[in-house]
Amino acid sequence: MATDTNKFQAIISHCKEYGFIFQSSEIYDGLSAVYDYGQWGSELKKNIRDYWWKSMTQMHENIVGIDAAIFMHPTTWKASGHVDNFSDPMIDNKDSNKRYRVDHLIEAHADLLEKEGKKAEADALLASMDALLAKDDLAGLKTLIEDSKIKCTVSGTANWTDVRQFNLMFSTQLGSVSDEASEIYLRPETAQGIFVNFLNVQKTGRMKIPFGIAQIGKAFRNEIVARQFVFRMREFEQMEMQFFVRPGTEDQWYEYWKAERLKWHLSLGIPAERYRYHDHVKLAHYAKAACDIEYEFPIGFKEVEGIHSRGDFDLSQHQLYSKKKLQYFDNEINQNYVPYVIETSIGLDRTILLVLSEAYTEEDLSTPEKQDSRVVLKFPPKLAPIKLAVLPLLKKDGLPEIARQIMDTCKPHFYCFYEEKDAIGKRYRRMDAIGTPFCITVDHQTKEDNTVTIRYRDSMQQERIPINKILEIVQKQIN
RNA sequence: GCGGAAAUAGCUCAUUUGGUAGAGCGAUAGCUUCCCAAGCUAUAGGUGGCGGGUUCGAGCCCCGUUUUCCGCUCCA
Repeated sequence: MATDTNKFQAIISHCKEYGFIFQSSEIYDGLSAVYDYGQWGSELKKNIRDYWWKSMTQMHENIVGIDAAIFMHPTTWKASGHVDNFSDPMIDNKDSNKRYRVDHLIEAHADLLEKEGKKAEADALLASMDALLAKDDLAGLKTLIEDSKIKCTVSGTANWTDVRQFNLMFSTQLGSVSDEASEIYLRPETAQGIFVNFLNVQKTGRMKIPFGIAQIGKAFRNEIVARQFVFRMREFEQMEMQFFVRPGTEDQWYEYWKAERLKWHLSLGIPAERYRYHDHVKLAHYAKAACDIEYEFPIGFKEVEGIHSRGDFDLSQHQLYSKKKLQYFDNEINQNYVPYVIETSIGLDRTILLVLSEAYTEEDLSTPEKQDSRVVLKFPPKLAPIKLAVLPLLKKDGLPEIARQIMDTCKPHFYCFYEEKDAIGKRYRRMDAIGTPFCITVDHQTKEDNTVTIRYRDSMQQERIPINKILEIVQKQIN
């Protein structure tokens, strides 16, 4: 796997130095795996978000968007399987690095004792375990494991970590009185907000299968290991679409969305060889088929987006737990059924890292006379935080006034940036560093014939254009 | 979570065995400048991640902690 650690480090530094991404709460030493988007990072994020949203909703007549709350009824997560799969105390063996569920480990040891004819000892052990589990006494559980001399079956040692409660979901209290009943979770995925609103949207939108519901929003996972910059964060943003189809047609729709989503990535102008599909062999509890779209980051091929065929798992589960019918009457076949679901789920933060990785370029511009280089972010113009910089060549002779007029004309249409400080070359380079695709320079000739030079970021070429063509030229490139 | 490495100015890094911190780039202000990091002048930025300890004295040694990166592990 080709990796380029130096490039990854350089991108992280660049992101901080030029106002894209900062570590959260940095003045307090930061918070692990939590990041803030700065002035240009937030623009970039918004542009990517908007591009996805538009391509999903506006461009598909049968897909609509929603914006569900982060807080959801606690039963949601019982139905989805999130509570049961992630609430058991675990312990790791330090030598084999194997992780065990504490109850499984102790029960296995009790079985062993029983086979050795020590039934009383085994029963006592299980009784102690149940008492400790009931009290959530994790330290007590570890002591129990150590006192019983329970060994790892792989390493054969009793070199254990502390017992820890693994729950990927963050919990908090709803209401000011904290008791068991009011505990709720921050959603670990946005998908459930779509499933619980399936009927609302289908009925009020008069949606006919096949149709989709899209959503963009924050999700929270208390990852054990969260690393690699914004690639894996504890608070992150997902862009998801659940596509509801007639049972029996799910395979063709799965293939359709697999292809369709890759097309979206390629529409950003990113070379196809940077992407690959990774089909899952081992499937999650809900999945019938699943694949990832992986992008070749500087740290290797990594998942950016998942396409999953979820069957009727989610809607059926919610139907079971809520006791509300979540079905669709299909006029074409005259049948009621729980629709099958194809999910496309892309990480917004990962997409930002993808776009940054693709855009980040160090160029050597040296000539025999002079050493020269630049760092340029070659964003697709439609994603660039700033679309146009307006630069008077000199800050005198009335040039700033003309530049200001151009600013006023363009500002309402796209993000513009005005700058008169420093030599023109330096200003160009500064714009390169934050990925501004176009620079307009006002010079003395402008006063005579109302033309300016437009300088292109990637080629560094310039051409002379009339002032009244600026809007048209830039807008053509960013749409 | 295990193991490894690291943390000094916005960035990249110095500070040779412990003696109260510097550079380049960048930034800000001004002068100059007719198209690619130019030049000149001035200015601002660090209780050396944080907390203890050893010492007459710690950026440097020791312990803890936080954060980051790498490998393994995990990843609905």
